[in-house]
Amino acid sequence: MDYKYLANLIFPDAKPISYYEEKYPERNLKEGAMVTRYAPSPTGYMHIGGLYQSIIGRKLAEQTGGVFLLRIEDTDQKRQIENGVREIVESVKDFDIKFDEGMINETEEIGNYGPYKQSLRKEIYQSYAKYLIEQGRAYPCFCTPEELEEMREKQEKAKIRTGYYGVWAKYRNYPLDDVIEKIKNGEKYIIRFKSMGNEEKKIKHYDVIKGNIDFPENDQDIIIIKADGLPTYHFAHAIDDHLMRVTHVIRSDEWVSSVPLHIDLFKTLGFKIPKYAHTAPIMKEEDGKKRKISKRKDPEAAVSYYHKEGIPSQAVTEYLLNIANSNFENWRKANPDKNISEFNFELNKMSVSGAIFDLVKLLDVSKNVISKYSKEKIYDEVFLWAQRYDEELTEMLEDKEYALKVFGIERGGVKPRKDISKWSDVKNNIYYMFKDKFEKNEIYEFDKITDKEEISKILTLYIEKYYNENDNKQEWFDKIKELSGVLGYAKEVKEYKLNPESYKGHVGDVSTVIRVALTGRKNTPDLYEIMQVLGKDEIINRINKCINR
RNA sequence: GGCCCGUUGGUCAAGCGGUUAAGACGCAGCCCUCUCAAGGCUGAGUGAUGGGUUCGAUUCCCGUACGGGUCACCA
Repeated sequence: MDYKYLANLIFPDAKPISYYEEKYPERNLKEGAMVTRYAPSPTGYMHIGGLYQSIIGRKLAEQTGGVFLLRIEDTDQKRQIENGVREIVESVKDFDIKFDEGMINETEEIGNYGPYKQSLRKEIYQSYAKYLIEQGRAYPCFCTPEELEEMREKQEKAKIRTGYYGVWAKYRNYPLDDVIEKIKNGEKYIIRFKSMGNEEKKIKHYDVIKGNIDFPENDQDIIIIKADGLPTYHFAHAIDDHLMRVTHVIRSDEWVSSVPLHIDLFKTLGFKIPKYAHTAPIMKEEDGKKRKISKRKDPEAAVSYYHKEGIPSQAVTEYLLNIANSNFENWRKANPDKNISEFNFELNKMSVSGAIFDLVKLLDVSKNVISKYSKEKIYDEVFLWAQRYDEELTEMLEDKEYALKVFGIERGGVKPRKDISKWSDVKNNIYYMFKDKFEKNEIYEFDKITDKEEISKILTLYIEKYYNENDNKQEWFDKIKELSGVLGYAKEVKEYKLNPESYKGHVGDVSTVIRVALTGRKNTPDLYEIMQVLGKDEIINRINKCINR
């Protein structure tokens, strides 16, 4: 009776590992090419942290001529949700992130290093587990969860390190014959890794983001194959990232503390250790304290939140990129029209500690992103958004030709308007440009000039003597000045400021009256452009409505 | 509690032994031949703390405090 016998008893059908080593050869990529991956569990809707990871992984693979793959980590059967893979695939697609390999929907995949879904790789893990058993570096453990719990309590009471290691590892050196006997008797067991590490010794590790970290060596005999035959995260990570020939493991920094274990595993299996990059999580501030942004408490943790709000994916991506590499902001400023793909992302420029998610800043990024869009693009995006979230807005946009005119106000030139930061702002911004919506309006937000007679006088005179739909902007404005002068208002604001006593007000006050009459509001984009879009009939209509109100 | 990691303005942060300690968002003020969004200018607001090392420390070392992560047949 030897290890080989035991290995065969446990995994009689497992292929030798050489089969897999040959099946998944080293990738033939150019020097420096990075193979990265996004490896989520399909347990719910996509999290902003996942998006963050995928943006980074995608960028790095892209700029080095490498490969970015999507691997589904579904080894925990209990936590699965229905359509979990689809949720991930589609969320990521919304952000324009493409995978070179991996799952493309619930059941299909692309690439030669699959399967890319862990539950489908069961026999691969078992082959490697068998190999470790043969080598005497893994063994079955018959402890029940209750037994383990008891052990932990004992350790805690005695104030010693908890876990399954050294003398506490009950089945580590259990007589082989007895082990075989137990198995033959049908006793339940799991497979544990036999660590040769020494907790007293330190290992030096270099993390691409965190820098040098020293840890004690791993000496825990962790579970590698669970009772259901599937691997634990740690084991799957070692096998998959090796076989998929991943060069850079980019993952959230909650994993740093498992690095010694992972190194132990890689070394024992004879695998080359990948580079690790542990990213700081995105945080949220609450009661003056930082905490990780959470799916349960924070709506903005869900990627879908940004779609509902109508924040363009590009804006979210740029904001996240900015958290990841803060020099992105300067790059964007210097290269306003370049595609993100031209930005050179660097892992080692990432911050070591987590940044608080700043929605206000995101909105500012978004505002700038949107300001660069053409009116056609804005129309398309807003329409798409409205169809999903706002019925009234959808109706307003039905006359595309008119809507394009509205979106064209102060847009397309060198100094585009920056008043939209999310699509959900749009309706309110353009509401008064639509005849039937405006007509429902009863409120005029007059400012300095509020006297009804004075208002009527200004409007009447304007419409009768000064308004001409064929005027260009300069002529149009000169006439308002003239009108102001005639009625006792200063033609220039500066002049008014010098001698406020000599005037009733200034041009600004007069044009505000016209603005309010035409839009109901005292703050709007350029009045001249608005009037161009509204057209003569509607202008006269609205002015009369205001006079006769 | 053990083990790891971190701490520059309200937020994101640059610099990495000698700087008037960048920049962005936010905030306040002013300017810009109509308001607003912008844009321009100006301003307020910063290296947790105590010790070292050094001619000099935000930058290097140690302690303290505070914050974060992790200690599952979850990932």
